Amino acid sequence: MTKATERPTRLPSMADVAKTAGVSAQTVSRALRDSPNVTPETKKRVLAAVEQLGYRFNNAARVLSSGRSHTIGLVLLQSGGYYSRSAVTAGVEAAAGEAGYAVSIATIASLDTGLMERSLSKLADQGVDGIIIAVPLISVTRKMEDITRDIPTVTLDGSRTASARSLGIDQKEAGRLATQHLLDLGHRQVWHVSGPDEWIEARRRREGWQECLASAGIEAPPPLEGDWSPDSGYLQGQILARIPDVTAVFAASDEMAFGVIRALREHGRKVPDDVSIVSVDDIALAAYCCPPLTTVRQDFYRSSAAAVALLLRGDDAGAAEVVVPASLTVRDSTAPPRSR
Amino acid sequence: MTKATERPTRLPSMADVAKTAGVSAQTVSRALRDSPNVTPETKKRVLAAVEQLGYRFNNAARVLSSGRSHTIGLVLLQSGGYYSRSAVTAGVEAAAGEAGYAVSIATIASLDTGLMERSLSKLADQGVDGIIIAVPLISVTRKMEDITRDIPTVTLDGSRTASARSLGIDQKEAGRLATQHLLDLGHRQVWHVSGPDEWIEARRRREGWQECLASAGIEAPPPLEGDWSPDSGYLQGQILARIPDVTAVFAASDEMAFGVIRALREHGRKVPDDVSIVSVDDIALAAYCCPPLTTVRQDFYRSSAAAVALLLRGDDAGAAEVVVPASLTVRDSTAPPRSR
DNA sequence: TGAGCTTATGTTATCGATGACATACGTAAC
DNA sequence: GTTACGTATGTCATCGATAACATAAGCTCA
Repeated sequence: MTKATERPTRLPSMADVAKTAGVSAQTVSRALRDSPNVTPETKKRVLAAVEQLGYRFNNAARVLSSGRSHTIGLVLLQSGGYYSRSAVTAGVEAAAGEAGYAVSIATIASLDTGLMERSLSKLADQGVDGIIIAVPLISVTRKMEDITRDIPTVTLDGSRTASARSLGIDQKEAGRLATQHLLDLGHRQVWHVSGPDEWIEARRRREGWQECLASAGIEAPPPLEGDWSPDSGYLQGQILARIPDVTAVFAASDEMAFGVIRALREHGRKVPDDVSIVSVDDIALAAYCCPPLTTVRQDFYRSSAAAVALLLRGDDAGAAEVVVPASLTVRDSTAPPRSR
Repeated sequence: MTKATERPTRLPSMADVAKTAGVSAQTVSRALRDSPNVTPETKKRVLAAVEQLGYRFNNAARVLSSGRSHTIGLVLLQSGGYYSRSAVTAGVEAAAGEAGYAVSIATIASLDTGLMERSLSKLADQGVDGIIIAVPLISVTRKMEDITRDIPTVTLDGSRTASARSLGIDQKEAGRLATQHLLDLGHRQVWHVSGPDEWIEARRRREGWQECLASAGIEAPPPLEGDWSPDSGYLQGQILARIPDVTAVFAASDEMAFGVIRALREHGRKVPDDVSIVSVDDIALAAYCCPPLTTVRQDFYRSSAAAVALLLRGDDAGAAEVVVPASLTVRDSTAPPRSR
């Protein structure tokens, strides 16, 4: 058992394969990359030699000479809903793998500009061919611009830089869908527990909520800000529970909704009898909340895969913005307001 | 905006920096790696040149010449609890980053030997210096042995190969803790909703449960098998709800516990009044279940970080097995059995 | 003062695959 | 029967950093 820090013993190289197969190294290279002009017979001999020697190509050498690493970097936030993080990782990895790309991740501990710069540098140093940023960029520094100019980048939550393209789920629509559902049920006012203001997603959902209320001629109440966690939902729920005329709440994430519901119940307000609640995400547990959550589903897996496609396709459409729709799943946490 | 698939334009190399700083490339290399014998003055000049040219070292070249990629591969399962996946990713990435290593992930869609082989190959091709396998190895093929012999490997859930070391949370202890807690409350029998049998973690938890019951002189009832999802918990809960003398259930994951509880409630069995339930994980939502879950906490983040340390430290202790303890968090889903 | 050592820096070969170009052979066309 | 071209393969330089070795100072101590 060797340790990961010591230099490995020498493995067979392409030259070794070439010698065994009785051809030149270049022919081996061509045969292995399915280059057109290689006799099937030669190719067979090469593959046999590869098999015999247990040859495995050297990625570093390939990268060095070809200039492409076939790796894309993914920037994630360590905190924040673990559901989305997990789905995004899976989606990116699947789509990238499909296209023959590997994924290298860089997690940042908090939404800090310095940390963000450092993880982008780290990915750039690794020589990734492209970057997917799945966290909001609070502010885009010169260094960040430099990197995203050199390396194709797609942002996954609506952040914008001069050179990155961006793609995301239509969060404003998500906010609108949730709010409209409550209004349709007959509620006259909808309160909102939002995500942290640094998150563009949170801002967009809030905008959707505001606009929806506005177009119904309702003045939006002040939003209550959480941090995506159930604990923060619980905290804000304790405030909402004390406001008698709250009959409908739009929570920006399922996890916060769990917290809000607990707080309401502890204050004797029943969901959905006294208060209706809609949230966003449709995590696996949403159906097992008490009551099961009405929520706006987000297909992170799909939007992440789409981000990879956008990155690799690389339309020269400049900083195009692509949007993936969201859809409402109605369960039992919403109902018409109690008739007065 | 370039696309990720085309060859990037030439960036400044070490030679360029050397010329600008008026030293040799080797000196630049030494200066950047904090080699001892470099004058502070020279180092300053080099760093200035680096800054001026916007130099960024070429990872591929470094890997090619040094033989080490400073990257570790992480194998994850796409399905399965997203909580653990997320925590493991974060833990591995943080610990690896700390040590100057990058993390490349390989997700497999299902527990299939072929897929497993392919993702190990993929990581090996990428030239990772070490591998962390966070999914159970159903069966270890020759090819898998070959790779784990060449590349230092740590398994994170108790799977064993001839050459990999392994590390994990003490799952048997987790099962025992959960079961003992229920017995201590006065329950005379504890039922079990287990994870899928292919998962070693699931097996260990079940063993802990069985042994705990056995040492209390109780014969274990047949375990009910779920797949970690809340839906599967719900399904098994519907069975448990129909068995009148069930008063205590040990669910192998929080998510399944959510499902079990819903099923029980739908059949009029109250938790914890009629049935107590303990599970494992302590996810963020555990405290917001109805009722809040008593659960065995697993510190995936910590154990993952420990796995990285083990990998990089590389004791020659052969296939050592290291274990991280689990701990019980008591909330409201457990109570003494209703006196009869 | 000069042998012997240490410290800072330069030189050269090397890692392994690949792109660009060169060559050898065959075949079709005039 | 020669020109022209296509196909299969080989040769060589190259990517950029580093290890190993070489050299040039500076310093110590007999």
